[in-house]
Amino acid sequence: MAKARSYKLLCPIARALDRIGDRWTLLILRDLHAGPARFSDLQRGLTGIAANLLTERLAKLADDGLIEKQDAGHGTTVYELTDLGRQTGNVIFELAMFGGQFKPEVPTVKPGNLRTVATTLGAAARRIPTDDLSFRAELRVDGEAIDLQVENGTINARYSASANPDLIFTTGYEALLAMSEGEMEPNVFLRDHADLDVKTPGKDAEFLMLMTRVTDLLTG
Amino acid sequence: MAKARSYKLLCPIARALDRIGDRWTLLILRDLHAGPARFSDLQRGLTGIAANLLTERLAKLADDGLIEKQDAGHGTTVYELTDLGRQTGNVIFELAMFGGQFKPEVPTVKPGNLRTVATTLGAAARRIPTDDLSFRAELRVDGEAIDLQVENGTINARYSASANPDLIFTTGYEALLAMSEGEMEPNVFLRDHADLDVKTPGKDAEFLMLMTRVTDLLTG
DNA sequence: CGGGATCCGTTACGATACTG
DNA sequence: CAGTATCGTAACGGATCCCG
Repeated sequence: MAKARSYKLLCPIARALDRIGDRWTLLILRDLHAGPARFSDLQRGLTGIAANLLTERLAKLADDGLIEKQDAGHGTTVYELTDLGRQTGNVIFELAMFGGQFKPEVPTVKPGNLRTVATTLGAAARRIPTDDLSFRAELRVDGEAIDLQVENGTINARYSASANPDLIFTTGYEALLAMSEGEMEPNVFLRDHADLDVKTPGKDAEFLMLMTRVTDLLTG
Repeated sequence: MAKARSYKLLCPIARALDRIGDRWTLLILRDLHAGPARFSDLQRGLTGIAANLLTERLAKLADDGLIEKQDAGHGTTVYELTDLGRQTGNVIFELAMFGGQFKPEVPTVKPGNLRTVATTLGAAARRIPTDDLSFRAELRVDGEAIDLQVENGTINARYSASANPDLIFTTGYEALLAMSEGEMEPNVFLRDHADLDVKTPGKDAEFLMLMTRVTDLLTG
């Protein structure tokens, strides 16, 4: 472990940045909040991070106890958040809230996978009272699946297919982003850019209730 | 303006980090949340940032509309947050919450000024219902003054002396930090490391009420 | 193919010195 | 006080290679 650059300041903010302030680190955590991921999953989601940097960041995160390397069988290893690492969820959510108000710059590239959607959605939903909601939905965004479980006020949003979802919601990333950032009216989004396949009657109302509250939260 | 390194990712988190993710940038904002500051104020608070880096960061922050250069008269200029820049308060607060749980590393240096205290205190207090509180306090931490105004549920915490405070609370930074991070019991802190000079009878109860709630929030 | 390690040119950082 | 200018060093980014 190379001795990392550190602020060495007696201040909690500096101590946080010493752990998660390096370039790429928060984006790695962003993807890991969507569930365990392999090295190459992360590399794809981060579009262009150098392999040695990803190695280095993962080593430091593991050293600081924010993530753990797990043997996933079949000779593959995955990285996943520890309890400590999961506590970065609020920081990441506030970053998403802050960043959502800026227009994308001209030459922008879509992430190599949509783990970020699961992270942002999960973090936002956790800020909303959901005791009255209970469902399991599969979101399909540009063909990628996100498993959203809502039960007893707890939220689980992971980058994976759902087992027996109550409904399947299909949409596209750019439209979803535009809506969540206030650039597109929710009713336009739902009418022109989304499809809802209800498996358990009635659950669509609960799902739309949550999405409405999340949208209100994200767009202020 | 040198073209900055950017993630160029279509993701709100990446867009946020493109603006506030560079090294030192969040610490500069941290200090500015305590009120306008001169170049040398910032340089002192950041203990050892190179002058050219500070110049560069301030230029980028101004370019992105997070801060503004203001003429403060007497030939001095100050930097202060814009409305947009003030929206970084939640990010910084969550960083403080996350970082507060780690023990300081061995060779740690105290910041050159205690603007960070005003920022963290203000951000924490804003997360607490304070409609029932109304007072103005001057905190003196290691001889540096912080002006804390609480009124109608709004909080104003600035790095400056108070005009006509209802009370003056005197303490030391290390003890305050230890208490706010759960390392020292609040009653021990108040008995051995703090002094309360009440100017307006009764306001001390309101002040202690707020401090108790803030401490509960910070220590979980 | 997944999970890195190694090498190397480029960029950013950090310390010091200097200027209006 | 408020920055520039310079320069050695460390970090980053892209490519290539290695190993199971």
